[in-house]
Amino acid sequence: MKGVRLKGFFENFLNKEFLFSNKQVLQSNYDPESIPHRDQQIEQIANILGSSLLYQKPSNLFCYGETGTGKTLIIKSVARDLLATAKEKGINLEVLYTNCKLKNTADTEYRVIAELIRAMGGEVPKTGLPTQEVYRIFTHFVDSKKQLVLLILDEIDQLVAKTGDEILYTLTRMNSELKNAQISIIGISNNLVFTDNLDPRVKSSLSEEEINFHPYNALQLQDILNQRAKEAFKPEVIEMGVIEKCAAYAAREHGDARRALELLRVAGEVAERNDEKKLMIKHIDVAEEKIEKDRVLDIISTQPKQHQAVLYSIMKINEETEEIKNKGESLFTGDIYELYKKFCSEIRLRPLTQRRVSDIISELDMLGIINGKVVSNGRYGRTRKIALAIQNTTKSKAKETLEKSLGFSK
DNA sequence: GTCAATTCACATGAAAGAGACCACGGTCTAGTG
DNA sequence: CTAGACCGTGGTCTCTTTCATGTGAATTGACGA
Repeated sequence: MKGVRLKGFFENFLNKEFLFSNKQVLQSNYDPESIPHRDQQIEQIANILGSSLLYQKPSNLFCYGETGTGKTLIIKSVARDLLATAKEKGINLEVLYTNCKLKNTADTEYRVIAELIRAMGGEVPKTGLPTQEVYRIFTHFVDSKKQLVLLILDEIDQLVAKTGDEILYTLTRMNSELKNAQISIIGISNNLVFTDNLDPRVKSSLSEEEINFHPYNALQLQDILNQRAKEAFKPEVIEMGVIEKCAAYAAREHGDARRALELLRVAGEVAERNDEKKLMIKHIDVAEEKIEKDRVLDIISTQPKQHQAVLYSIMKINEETEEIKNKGESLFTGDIYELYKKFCSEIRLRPLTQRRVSDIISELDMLGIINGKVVSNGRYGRTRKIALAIQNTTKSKAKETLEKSLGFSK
């Protein structure tokens, strides 16, 4: 029985007329041939880094701009071209790329350096060595021959927020200790004001050159989407207005091209799954909802137990206040903590202190699951006002996920 | 009525502890020739 | 004699607690008109 059904399913799957010709093109790690509307930045970067072809240390470079404005893509692509040219000319150039946001890989001082060493082909234990020792190994590697090293630190703001700016200080200062080699640092940050709370010495040396990546506007997004869609989809499957709508959506979200491409891809998948012959505007709406839902559910299910318990308390209280239809009533840290403690005893979870729960709440806020705002109620204290930022369609599913993961028997 | 002081209910910071992970060097043990 | 097992020490890292300090406006109460 089952086998027959499955077989039919797969046959169906194969006979289906696919909308995509090459879905990869819409994936975020895809590297396009050309990058529209970024000529100026590319030229600037190429100019700055070009000096490495003369064996001169390029200035440290600092790129900033919102997510999805092409920072990483451009830096990587310029670096690759540079590397190719350097190889032709027989110049020792090493490009090391690290994304400082990757959990458990490069989000601390030790790990970033360890990661860089690995990128150069070294071996470092994940933990156990003193950080100084790792630095020593790193310098040894870098200084082993005459070369220029380009250090690309992506999402550098995340790193500094977590671990402070010592690593940058050490790295920028390292050149004076190197005999053979020279290193240049390329920092990439989403945060525009990130440099403000940096040690002034670090700040000045890190941003010898700065490049701003302004967001794409709707028209530019359309260009990008069109360019990619031409490769990704079969001809004539996209209805009029689809690209425009995708672009408009993303433009609203500070011109995030990654967002726009994802939207287009998911919309395509939705259409395909529905056996549609064409990608229509309505699919975009579905896709947007789906993306949001997946995002939220993904975040929720990967949170630690304690975070889930806190979130569950918030959802519960939110439900109750909504039932009473008392819109003036909002959620405050204290109430949540009380309920949270109650749940903890119910599911045999060791309750954390209010201090910690307060932090967890702000972490959830950062993730965009809830909206928190610190308000002062005068005589009645100062607290965080919290609202759930999950769409109603996702709520029940989210609650279900939480209950399952927390082990509520009901 | 006006003004500064008070007060609440947490927010926010800093430091330090617990416990997991790990490297390294030294010591012990059992197996080998 | 040697490879491997087994410590103890010292390191990183995450999550957490403890202690301390900060904070914005409603409230209070003294003051003067």
